[in-house]
Amino acid sequence: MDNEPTSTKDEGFLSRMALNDNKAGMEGLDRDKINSIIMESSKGSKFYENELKKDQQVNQRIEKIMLQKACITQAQLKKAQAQVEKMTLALERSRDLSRVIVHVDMDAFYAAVEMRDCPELKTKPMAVGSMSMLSTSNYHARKYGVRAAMPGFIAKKLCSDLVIVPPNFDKYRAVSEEIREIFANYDPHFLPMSLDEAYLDFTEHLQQRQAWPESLRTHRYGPKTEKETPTPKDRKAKEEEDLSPVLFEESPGSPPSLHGPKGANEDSEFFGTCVEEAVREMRFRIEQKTMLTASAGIAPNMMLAKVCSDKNKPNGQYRLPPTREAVMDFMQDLPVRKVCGIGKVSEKMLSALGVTKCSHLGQQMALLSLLFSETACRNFLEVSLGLGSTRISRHEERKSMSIERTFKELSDAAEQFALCRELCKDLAEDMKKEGLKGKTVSLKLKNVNFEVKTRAQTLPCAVAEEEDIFAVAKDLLKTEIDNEGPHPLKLRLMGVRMSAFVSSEDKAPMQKSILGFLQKAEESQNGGEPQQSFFHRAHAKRLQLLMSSVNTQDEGCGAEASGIPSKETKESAAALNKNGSLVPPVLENKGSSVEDHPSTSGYEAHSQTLICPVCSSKVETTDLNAFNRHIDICLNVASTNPKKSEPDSAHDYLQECRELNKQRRQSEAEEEQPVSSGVCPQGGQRGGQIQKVFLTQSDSKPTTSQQGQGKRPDLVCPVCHLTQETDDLTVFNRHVDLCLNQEVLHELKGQATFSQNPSAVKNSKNIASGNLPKQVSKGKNKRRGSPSSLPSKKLRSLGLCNTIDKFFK
DNA sequence: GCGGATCAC
DNA sequence: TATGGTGATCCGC
Repeated sequence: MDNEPTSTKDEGFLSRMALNDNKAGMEGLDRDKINSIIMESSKGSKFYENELKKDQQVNQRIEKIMLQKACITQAQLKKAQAQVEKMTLALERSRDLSRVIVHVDMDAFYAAVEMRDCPELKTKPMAVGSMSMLSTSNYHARKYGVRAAMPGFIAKKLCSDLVIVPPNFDKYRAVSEEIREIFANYDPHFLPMSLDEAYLDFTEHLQQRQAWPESLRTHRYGPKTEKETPTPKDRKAKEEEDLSPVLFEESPGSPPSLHGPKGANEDSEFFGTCVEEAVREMRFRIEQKTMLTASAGIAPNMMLAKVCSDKNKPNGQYRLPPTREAVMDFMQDLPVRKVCGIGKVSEKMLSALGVTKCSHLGQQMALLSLLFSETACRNFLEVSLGLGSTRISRHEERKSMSIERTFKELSDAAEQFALCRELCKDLAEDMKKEGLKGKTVSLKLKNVNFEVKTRAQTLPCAVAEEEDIFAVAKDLLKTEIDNEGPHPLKLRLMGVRMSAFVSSEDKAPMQKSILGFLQKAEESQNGGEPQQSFFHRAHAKRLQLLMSSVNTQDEGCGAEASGIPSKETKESAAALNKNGSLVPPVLENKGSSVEDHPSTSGYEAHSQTLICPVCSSKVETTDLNAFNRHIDICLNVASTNPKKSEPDSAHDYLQECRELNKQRRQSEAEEEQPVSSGVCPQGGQRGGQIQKVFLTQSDSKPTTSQQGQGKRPDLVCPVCHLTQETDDLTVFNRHVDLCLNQEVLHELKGQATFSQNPSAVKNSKNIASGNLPKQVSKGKNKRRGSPSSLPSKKLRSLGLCNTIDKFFK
C-alpha cells in the first residue's frame, strides 16, 4: 500500500480536489485539462496540503474496512444475506407508490437572476461569488469547468473571460418568494430546501385538477400571470425574445419547449390534467413570473424525485412512473453519488468495495451490512430498492444557530478575543430575533493550515445574552490559546454556535401583537417593569401552542445564504485591528474565568422576589424549587390536558433548578448578586412547568386572588379584540382558548373549502403543518443518515454479528 | 455531552 | 492575494 504507484493515489485524490461532473452542464468537456489546471493552481497551498491530509485519512478508513472485509467468513456472509432478504421483504411490503412527489430546482439560480437583470451578461461566461469562492456559475461558464464551490481565482484560470458578479441575496430572496407563491398553489405544505429548491406533494392537487375546467388550466404569457396583479408593467415585452434562448442555447435533454404552440390562443397556454402537464404548468408560471427557468423531477418519493429533477436539467422535467418495475429499472445504473446523502467520501469508500451503482448496493448488501453502521445500511438498502420518504413534512424546530467568519491570519490574542466577542454579540442578536435560548455554546476554530477544531460547553440552563455566550466562548478560546503554549494561535476562521435549545417558546416574531398585549398586561402587574415574567412566558407558550396551528411563517431551512463574505469579513477584521477602543480582552482574561462576569457567575434567578403567576402574590424565595412547589400548590390541579405538555422539559427544568440551587449553595452562598439583566437566564425553561397553568382546562382555581394585588387592567382578548369583563386569569384564559379554537377551526374549514378552488389555495397556505392529517413520515426529509460512517467499533473487535442483528431487528 | 467528520445547499 | 457559511446528523468516545 505504501508503495503504491502515485498515479493511483493521485487518482483517488482527484475525487476530492478535482472537478466533479456530477452537476448538470458538465458534459463533454476536457476533464483532464481542467483537472490539471485545478491541481496546478492548488498545489503547494495550505489548503491543498490539508486536503491531501484528509484524503489520506479517508484512505485509512478504507484500508480498515478492507481488512475487516478480509476477515469475514462465508458463514457470516450467509447469515447476513438471509437477514438482508428478510429486511428487503419487509421494506418491499411497505413500498408506497401512491404519492406524487415533485422536486423543483431553479436552473443556475443566482447566475440566472443576475443574467436576467443584466442582459450584457447573457452572452458571457459568468459566475456569482468572489475571487475566493463562487456560489454558482452559468451554463456558459460550466463548459470551462467553472462551477459552484470553486474559488474565483481558479475559475479565472480555467476561463479568463469569466465575469464574476458579487451576490445579492436580497434579490434572490425576493425572487424566491415569488416562486414560493406559485409552489403554494400546488401544495400549500411544500417544503423549501433553499432559496431555489423545494419538494412538493402533488397528490392532492392532481385529484382536484381532474375536475377542473380548461379555463383553470390556461395561463397567460407575460410576467404578471397572477390574478392579483393585472398591471400592464410589461417588462417582458422588451426582453421576451432573448429570454429563454439566452440561458441555455442548447438544453440537451429538454423535452418539448414550454412554449409549445399548443394553445389555440396566442397569448396563453393550455395545460392538461396529468402530472406532467401540471408540473409543466408550474414551471411555465415560474418562467412567466420571474423570467427564470426551473427543472423538476416527478416520482413516488422524495429520494427519487430529487434524482429525477437533475435528469433533464436545465429547463426540463422527468417523470419516473410509479411502478416497482420502473423504479428498479431506474436505480439499476444510477451512480450512487447521485443519491442525496452519498457524498465524496461515501462514494470513495463504496467504490473501494466495487459499489458504484445503486444496483451494486443491493447486490452487496450482505457485505455492506457487516462493514457499515446500522443507519448507513438501512439507508443503502432503501436506496437500492428505490425507496424514500413519501410524505413531505416541514422542518421541525431548529436545533442550532451559529455564526462564523473567515479572515486573514489572526494571531493576536487580544484581537481574537475581540472578534470572539463580536461573534457572540451578533449571535445573541440572532438568537433574540427568534426568541431562542440554548444551553450549549460551541467555539469553532480553523487555523491557517485549515485544521478545524471545535470546543463546546453545556450550561445548566439556557442563555441568549451576549455576555453569557461570550463568557463561555471566551473560556473555551482561552483554553485553546493556553494549550498552544508560547506560540500564538494562528487562526483563519472563528465561529460560535448555540445549541441545546430549551423549548419552542418565545418565538416572539411570530406573534408580535399578542406578545405586545402580554407585555402590557405584565408590565402593569410588575409595577411597570418590562421584565419577562413567568406570567409572560407561560402565556406566550400557551398561546403559541394554540397559534402554532394558524401560523406557519416557518422559513423552511437555513443554508439559504451561502454568502461569500470574504471581503466583508476582511474589512471587519481590519476594523478590529484598528479599533483601539475595544478593551483588549486578553488582559482582562489573565487569570480570569467565568467568575469575572457577574452575568454568568450564577445562572439562577437573582431576583429576591418571585411572583406567582397563579395567585399573583410575592413568594419570598430565590429557591426555584420552593417557588415551583408554591405554584404547584396554587394550581392544585392534575394536569389533565392530553395535549403534549412536554413533561420532559418540565422534568428537565426541575432537575436544573435542583442543580442550580445546589451549585449556588455550594459556591459562595452569601454572595448576593443583583439582578443581572432583568431577564432570568433560565427563564426559557419555565414554560414546561408553568404551562400547565394555562393549558389546564379544568383549572378551576377559585379566585386566583389577584384582588389583593390591586386591580388588574382590563384584559383584551388578542383574538377577538374584545375587552373581557373579568380580571380572573382563568376565566380569561378560557375565553382566549375558545376564541383561538374557533379561529383554528375556521381556518381549517376554510382550507377544505378553498382547496376546491385553486385561486384560493394561496389563502390557506398558512395552515400549519401541525394541522396536517397525521403523517407518519418515517424518515426525516432532511439528509438521511450519513452512510459514510466508519465501520462500527463492535465490528472492528470482531463482534460482527452484533451490528447486523440490531440492524435487522 | 464532546469532537471530528460528512453532507447539502 | 486568494478555497465560504449555516445547519444537520452520525459515530465513537
